[in-house]
Amino acid sequence: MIKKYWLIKSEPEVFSIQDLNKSTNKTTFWDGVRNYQARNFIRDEMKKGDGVLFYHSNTEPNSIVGVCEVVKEGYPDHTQFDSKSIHYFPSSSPENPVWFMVDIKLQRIFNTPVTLDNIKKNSILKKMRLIQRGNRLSVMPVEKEEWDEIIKMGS
DNA sequence: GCCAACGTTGGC
DNA sequence: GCCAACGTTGGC
Repeated sequence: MIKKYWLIKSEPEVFSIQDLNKSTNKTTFWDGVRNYQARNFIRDEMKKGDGVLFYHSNTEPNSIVGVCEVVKEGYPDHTQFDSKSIHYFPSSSPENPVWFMVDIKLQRIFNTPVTLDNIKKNSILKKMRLIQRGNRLSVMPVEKEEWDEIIKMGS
């Protein structure tokens, strides 16, 4: 099984890497993804042991702030069944769930966050989906070369 | 706070 | 099944 690489976005106001660092076992379930393309990655392709870059969006500066690992593979996101949750999705049911999540565990926080600016300036990274025009995916695949480069920049 | 880009919804 | 309207994302 070849290890795959991913990038997930979070607004630090909502859930930051520091929040993850404070979570039990530095692990959390990644709930609230409500986009079908992202759902398919989560449900079908993210595997235990895969690497995950943690990106802070809508902040200053936007940057990749650390590295996580998938510790539990796709399973139904329980918040879709909760009528009190902002992620409630009434047409879904436990028998036939629409939305999925994985569990991720923090591995390390970068000494040097890799800023969006620096990503855009790096020719190795110019094909990253993160910087493609109009990109709004909150979960996306990352190529191995890109992963290696970002780890280098972040350490 | 603005607004471009894009996904989703719903009327027809 | 088309497409206009609408809501959301996310950089700036």
